[in-house]
Amino acid sequence: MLTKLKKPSKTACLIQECAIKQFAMHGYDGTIMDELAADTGVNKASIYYHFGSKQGLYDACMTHLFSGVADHVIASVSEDDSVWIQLEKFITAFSAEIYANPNISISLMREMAAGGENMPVPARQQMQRLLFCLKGIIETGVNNGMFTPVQPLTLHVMITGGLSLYVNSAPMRQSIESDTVDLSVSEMTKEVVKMVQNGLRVSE
Amino acid sequence: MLTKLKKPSKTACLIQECAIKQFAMHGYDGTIMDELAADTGVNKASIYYHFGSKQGLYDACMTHLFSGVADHVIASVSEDDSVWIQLEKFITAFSAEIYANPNISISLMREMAAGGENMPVPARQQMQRLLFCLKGIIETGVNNGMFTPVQPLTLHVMITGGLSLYVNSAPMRQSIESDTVDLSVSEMTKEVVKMVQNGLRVSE
Amino acid sequence: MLTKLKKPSKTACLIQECAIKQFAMHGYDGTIMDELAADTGVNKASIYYHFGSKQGLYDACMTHLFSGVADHVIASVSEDDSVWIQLEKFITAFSAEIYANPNISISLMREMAAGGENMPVPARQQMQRLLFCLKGIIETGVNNGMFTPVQPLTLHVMITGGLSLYVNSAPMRQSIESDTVDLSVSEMTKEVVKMVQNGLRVSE
Amino acid sequence: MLTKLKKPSKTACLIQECAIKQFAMHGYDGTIMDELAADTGVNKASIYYHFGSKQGLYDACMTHLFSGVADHVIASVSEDDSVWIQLEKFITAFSAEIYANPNISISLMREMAAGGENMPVPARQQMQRLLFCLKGIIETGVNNGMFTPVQPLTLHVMITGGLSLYVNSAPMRQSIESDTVDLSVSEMTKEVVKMVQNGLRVSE
DNA sequence: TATGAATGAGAATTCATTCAT
DNA sequence: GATGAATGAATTCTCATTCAT
Repeated sequence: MLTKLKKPSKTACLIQECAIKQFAMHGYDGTIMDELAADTGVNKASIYYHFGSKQGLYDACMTHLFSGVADHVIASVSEDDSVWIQLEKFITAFSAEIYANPNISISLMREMAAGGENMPVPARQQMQRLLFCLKGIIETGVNNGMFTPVQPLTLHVMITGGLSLYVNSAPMRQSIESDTVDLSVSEMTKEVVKMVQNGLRVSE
Repeated sequence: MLTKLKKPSKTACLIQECAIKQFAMHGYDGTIMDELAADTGVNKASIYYHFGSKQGLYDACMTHLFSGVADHVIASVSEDDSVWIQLEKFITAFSAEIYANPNISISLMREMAAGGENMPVPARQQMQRLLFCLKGIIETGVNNGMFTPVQPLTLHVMITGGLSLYVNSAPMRQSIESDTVDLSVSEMTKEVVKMVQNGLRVSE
Repeated sequence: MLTKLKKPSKTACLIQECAIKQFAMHGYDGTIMDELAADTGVNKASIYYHFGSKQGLYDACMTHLFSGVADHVIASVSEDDSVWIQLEKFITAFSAEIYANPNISISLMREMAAGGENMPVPARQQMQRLLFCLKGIIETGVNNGMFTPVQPLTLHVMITGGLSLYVNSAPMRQSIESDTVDLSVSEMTKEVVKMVQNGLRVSE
Repeated sequence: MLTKLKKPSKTACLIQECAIKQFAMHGYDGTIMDELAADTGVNKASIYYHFGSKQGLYDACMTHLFSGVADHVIASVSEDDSVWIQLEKFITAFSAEIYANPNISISLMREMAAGGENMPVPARQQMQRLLFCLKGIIETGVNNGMFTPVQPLTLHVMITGGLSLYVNSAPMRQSIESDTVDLSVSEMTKEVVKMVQNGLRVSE
């Protein structure tokens, strides 16, 4: 019944890997255990053996997904850097994460759209870690007089959501407007960095 | 079998209205026809009589939803205004739309997350209209030397997606951080307007 | 509720005509009132107005179909002819009927397969008229010493069923064995006549 | 999703057995999966687990049914016998099959009436085997100068269809004419054998 | 007569979950 | 740990029939 917290077996890893893709592709309701089993190449009952239930599997997937992002982004932000650099690194690291694994941004957006309907608490806590990191940067910058005061939440949503949107909307945009050349992710990231830094500049 | 294109009957309207809510709340897969029928107060077979299938109903809902937004936003942008004002009106009108009807932003984000998996072509075309409107504003501004050149798509995604995210993430944010006062939508809108205008300012 | 026995209106005729085809093509259970209405080009409720129910419509169709056959076959058999000729005319006339309107043989076979599950009494009576006609021929022939005694039923089933089978099985046979040239119906009829007459010959 | 081709499990056999009866009794459209499940005593979902769909189940049933007939009839025809005996054995064996299992003849007639609308290809191939067997007998007989040339198809349809008709039409005939004594199947078979042999006799 | 709009009672199919082996 | 075989509870969709106009 409970999600195992022990070192996950090879099979469990395989299942989780596939499940992450399926949940990103079809959402929680749209993901079908039979298809997942077939896709993974394991018996359906094995999934239940390892994860207890569909929700248990989803929890494990989301927590795994978001703890990875939080770990990497937070690790990339060094307190020795200036707040401007910290901000840039935060954005760049997050961007790199979702670019390397689009399942993250897709799942993030799904959960945001669903109001976190299926979001497990541990996964939510990982997002919170990210937010606190950004909050720290902002507060330091504001206290130093380098940033104009701004809601950390506003920025957080604009950065994580905005970049996620950009990555996810690529297929849709291409089907809407094929003549316009799309920005590369690194260009997009730079634009976001620039925009955020502009927004934080103290106007005098 | 075919979705009616005639003037929709009273019952059809009622069904569509409820369905828009349900689809926004639970997504395509999470919406249950029985519940929808019960919620609407009509017989389940009536839904099929009017819309043919679940997908047919979804198509009608999304098209209705997005054509409303496109109509209102485009109508609010007057060619007599300066490009700065046009931009502000575009953002404000879109913001007003999704604030008045959060189903729009939720559905928009769901579809963006799903890569348009269930998105019907006519609904997609409505989004295209919005994009073209913004594109026109940008191009005019750039040609006048008032805007720094920028990808219309970047802006479009940041505005529509960013605002949608902000509106939709409210419940999630509140569960993460209850001590921080949330921005009102009008404040958020102003911030977005400011940020976008800053981003478009010709530097030096 | 009751099948109208008055002169059928133009619409009623149109419906019946289409229904006969549909019932032959898909059987009673396989025929769908919506499709029939669409096929006929009338409103579904009209069918109910004219025929009361699906079963009522089926009854009307079958009775119409089989009374036509019985009328024509019986009319073609003249008491002035020899029993050999009467037999030939019986077979030829029946053959001509089902060749001109394959719906007859198809419906006949369906009902025989279904054990008359949906067969209305009036339609059954029409088949009885045919049987009595054949019975008369046989009895006369036997009494005259021209026919060897034989069960009328055996012959009846072999003639009506056999010819129906031949006509109906054409598409199936062609998909099984495309290289063999199929007999024309008139040839088939002649073979049946010959076979039946051989079978009735008094052996000495 | 795919019909299993492995050795069928006990449950699968049970389902198939019941389904064969139901399909014969009510036809494809008239057979209801709920009733079948109740009749078999298994869960409805089990039927789908084993056969994928109603059509899949039907395919399996028809193929099983007709391969049995073809096997037995073909096995009964020995090349050592004279063509007259071969012919008699063919007819007698087929007759014995459909007498022992009336579902065969009912299903055969239903499919002939429906023009093979639901008939799966493998089942059709079994009928083809029977036809080829008869064809071989005829050709040998004709080549030996013992049979008058005749279309194998004509005979095939008259024998299989004729006997099926006779067996199936019993209930109908009895309701039409209760006073006439019905032929026993063995008598009917003999009559058919005699008739066919008469028809094939070389007239000089 | 004719028709668009219902609707109740199904009927096919799906799916998360369990269980014996 | 792994798997084939269940199964109950949905869930989508269908269809004969009715009814107000």
